[in-house]
Amino acid sequence: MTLDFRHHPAVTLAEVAEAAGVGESTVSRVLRDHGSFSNKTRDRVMEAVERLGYVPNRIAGTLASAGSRLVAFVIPSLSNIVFPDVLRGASTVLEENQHQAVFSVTDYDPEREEALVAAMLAWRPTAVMLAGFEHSERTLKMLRASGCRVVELLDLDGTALDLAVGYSNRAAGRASAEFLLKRGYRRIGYVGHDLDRDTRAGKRFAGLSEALGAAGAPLTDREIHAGGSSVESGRLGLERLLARSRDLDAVYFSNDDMALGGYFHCLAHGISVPSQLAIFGYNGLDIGRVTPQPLSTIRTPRVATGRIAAELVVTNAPPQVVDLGFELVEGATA
Amino acid sequence: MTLDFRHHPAVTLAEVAEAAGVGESTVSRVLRDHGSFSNKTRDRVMEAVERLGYVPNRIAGTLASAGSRLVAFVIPSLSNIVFPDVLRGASTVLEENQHQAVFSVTDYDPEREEALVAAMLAWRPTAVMLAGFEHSERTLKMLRASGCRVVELLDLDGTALDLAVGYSNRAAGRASAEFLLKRGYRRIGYVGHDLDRDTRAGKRFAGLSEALGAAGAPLTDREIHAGGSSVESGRLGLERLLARSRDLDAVYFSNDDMALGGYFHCLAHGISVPSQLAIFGYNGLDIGRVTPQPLSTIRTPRVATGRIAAELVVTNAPPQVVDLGFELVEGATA
DNA sequence: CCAATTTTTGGCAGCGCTACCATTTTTTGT
DNA sequence: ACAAAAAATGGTAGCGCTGCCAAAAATTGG
Repeated sequence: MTLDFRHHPAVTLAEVAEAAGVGESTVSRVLRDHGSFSNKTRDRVMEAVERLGYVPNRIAGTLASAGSRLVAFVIPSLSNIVFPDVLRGASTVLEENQHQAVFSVTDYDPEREEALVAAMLAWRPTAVMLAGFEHSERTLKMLRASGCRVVELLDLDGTALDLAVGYSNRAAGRASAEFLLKRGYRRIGYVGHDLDRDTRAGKRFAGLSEALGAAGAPLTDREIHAGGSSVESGRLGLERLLARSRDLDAVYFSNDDMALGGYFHCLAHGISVPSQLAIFGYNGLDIGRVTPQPLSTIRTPRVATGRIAAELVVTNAPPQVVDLGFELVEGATA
Repeated sequence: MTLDFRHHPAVTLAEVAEAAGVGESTVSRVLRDHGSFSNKTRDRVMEAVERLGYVPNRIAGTLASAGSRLVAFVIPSLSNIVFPDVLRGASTVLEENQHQAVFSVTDYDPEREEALVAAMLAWRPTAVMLAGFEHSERTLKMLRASGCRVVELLDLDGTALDLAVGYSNRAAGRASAEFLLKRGYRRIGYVGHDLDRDTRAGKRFAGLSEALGAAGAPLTDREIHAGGSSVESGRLGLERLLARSRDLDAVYFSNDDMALGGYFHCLAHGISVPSQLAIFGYNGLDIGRVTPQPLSTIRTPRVATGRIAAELVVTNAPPQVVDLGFELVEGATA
């Protein structure tokens, strides 16, 4: 019960050429506006294209020439707003430059990443965009052998294969620690999600712990939620953490979602923020600017990351690492 | 300054055949596990594949056979969480079935939609997924002529081209109105974003107004933000609305983002919810369950929409409309 | 007006693969 | 051991397009 019976096989360039009474290469030249042809010919061709409803077949076009103009994104998640933001930044640039975005989601699993990179490479993309620097040996080997551009996103703490665009998570962790210390907090806790899978969150945690340790105020306690990040696990995580360590004066969350959960817990339980407990997040989501007290956090250039990455790819820029930095937002919760 | 000098042109199937000492068709059969071949041959082929680092070229494969196994998403936005959610639901199913997702973003602009659909069709996708039923004449014509499956998502109020998966926005608007009326609210306001562009939000608004009108408690006032939806414009919108109409007892927001903004405005200004002002949203975001008072809203099956849509496509189901319904969440804000 | 350009045009190989068919090899049954 | 059936394998014609080259048509200059 397919619908195929409704349809003629798609119109081909040869049929357009026939209908317009010109050669195939002429049609091809007109459609790509490449090479020379008379106005009269162009009109005839365009008329036939219009009349037959011709849509060029890029599969064939790509095979015959070079460059698929496909950009593959292999991202860990779509729940974490970071990645839709990156896609958003990239997609504008890609569309302006007649590229298409293909994506798949690894769910933070390196094995899936490997399989998905292989599947993506089968499309001979112009570039593959990945999150971070941690990839399996085989993934790296495939990417190197593929000949397509590779962009590693959202991280700077590691060695880039080709292009990298992002900011240092480790430095962000340190900056957060220094801010909290400067404000006088000394008993600092951590509420986060799965650190091993989300290696960037892991690096922030490392930066935080390191800076706190160096200042003689090591992390007091931590509560780690096994799954992904969410507002709910932030709230729950804080509740559990406080049940164990009542005398914390600040909590660093693995990101703003988690931090908002923590903030809501405080609102609901009459814990005064920041006087009783300070809250600090990461990402600088818009929502954090509109909460009754603006969230103290680090704003990351997620959309810009996608945009710059796409720009480097479409301009075929030489290998380089672009540090987009981050901005500490003082907010009112810490 | 490209990197091309690093690379041999990619390994081809012919080279693998040569290296394994078998024919091309044999390699093809082994790799696709289709047709028959001896174990010895399979091992020889796989060894050569491994050794040469061969990655099949799907561009060529698709051209030679049929079915790109590409599914194109032409979505209005990535900022509105609805669409990442749909993509998330679909991508799991697609990956399990060896399909790839391609997407582009229209920014709610029908002309861009038209151009992007054309660009997508050039890849001869298995299916094109679109938001809603409102498309330009030319878009519809192209889709009909393309011969690929078309899935219209997240709406039910209109005529489907082929497949449709979603829920009735109009009914959701009505249900919200009925709930608010049942709770005794009579002076109801609306805060929303651009209704003309987001036609689904427009249909919810229509359903709401209609039901309120029918019950003899027509909408009291409304405040429309010209751009997209956001927490911030929700907050601002409510502030403006209240400045004009002080005696509202409930406000319906075009979605949960907007509603959260409104809720935060109330929290920040000591407006007691719901006794002084009730707040009602749409979408049923997770965050709304964790706010100090759970948000009253309508939970929509966004991820399921993506999942079901993908399932219909990979199983090549006959044309049909799937109503996934929605669920009214009473919450504590209305 | 004619030769020397320049512009416009068409033919066709080939991109890397799969589908189809023919052929060879192996297995089976008697 | 031999014919018949089954399994395994290879050759090759496209899929629809682009790139290259040669040919034809239009333009230019003296």
